[in-house]
Amino acid sequence: MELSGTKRSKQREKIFQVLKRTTSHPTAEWVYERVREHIPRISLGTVYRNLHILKEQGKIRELDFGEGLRRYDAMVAQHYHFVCEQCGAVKDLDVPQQQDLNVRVQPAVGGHIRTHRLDFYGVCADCMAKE
Amino acid sequence: MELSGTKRSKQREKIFQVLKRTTSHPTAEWVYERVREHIPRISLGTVYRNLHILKEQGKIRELDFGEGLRRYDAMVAQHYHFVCEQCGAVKDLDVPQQQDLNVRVQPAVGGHIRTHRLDFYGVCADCMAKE
DNA sequence: ATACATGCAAATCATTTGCGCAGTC
DNA sequence: GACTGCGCAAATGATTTGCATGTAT
Repeated sequence: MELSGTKRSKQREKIFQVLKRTTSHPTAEWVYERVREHIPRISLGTVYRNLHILKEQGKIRELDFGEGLRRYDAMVAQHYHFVCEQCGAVKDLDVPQQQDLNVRVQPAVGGHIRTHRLDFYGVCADCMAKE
Repeated sequence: MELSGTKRSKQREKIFQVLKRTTSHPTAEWVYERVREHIPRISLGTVYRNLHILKEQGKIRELDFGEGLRRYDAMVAQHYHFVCEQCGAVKDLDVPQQQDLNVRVQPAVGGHIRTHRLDFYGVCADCMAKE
């Protein structure tokens, strides 16, 4: 099922496929390089355009860890992230959603809380092993 | 007490002062406009340079909510944020730190968790009232 | 006197966009 | 055929940087 006003294209499909097959939370540039192996004439602009469309369709998620660039994630289910401050790796956390946080914080906000975002920062196991 | 290798400048002091006197999590541009009222010839580059220095000194915090620009906050103590998805306002939350989260998530990471970041998204009280 | 900081302008970097042609429905 | 998507290149917007000069210590 496509959104009305949206046609399929092999570029968009490949981009989505690349994203689904990695757990590395890649940047647009990384996706571009990967897709280029299959569609050599694809442009970076097309990658950006399609990442935007896929996001609007709710098929992927856009992440921003304040590094000055965006990362993309085909894992759409709500989950938390761990960011290694040493190597920059981003890992999905298999930790249950703390929905009670929304409830607990509600009184301090006054408005309506729809969702929350929770990221952990530290040093990953690999980097700790290297020391 | 200044960091070694750092001299004082009225530009940096004013920038810090402006930041301390607001709770609006402003952008560099906003700080620039504000400081310009007192130091008309200051340049945006100087604002960026000093925001970076102040951040390094731990006197301010840099925030990124994925809007494609950065915000700054002179409130350095760890606290959570609420972002209104309607008007873009960012509010500090007076909610106790959930340090147990780090402990609870630790096993899922393997490495070391130093800190976490928790942002809530929804509609603020003001925007709800407007409807 | 010796750094460090500034203003200015040019450079950078990620991302977006206008355009004429191509692909999908 | 009408509309959406593409590749390309140019534009944008936030942030950074090189340089000659000014200022603090």
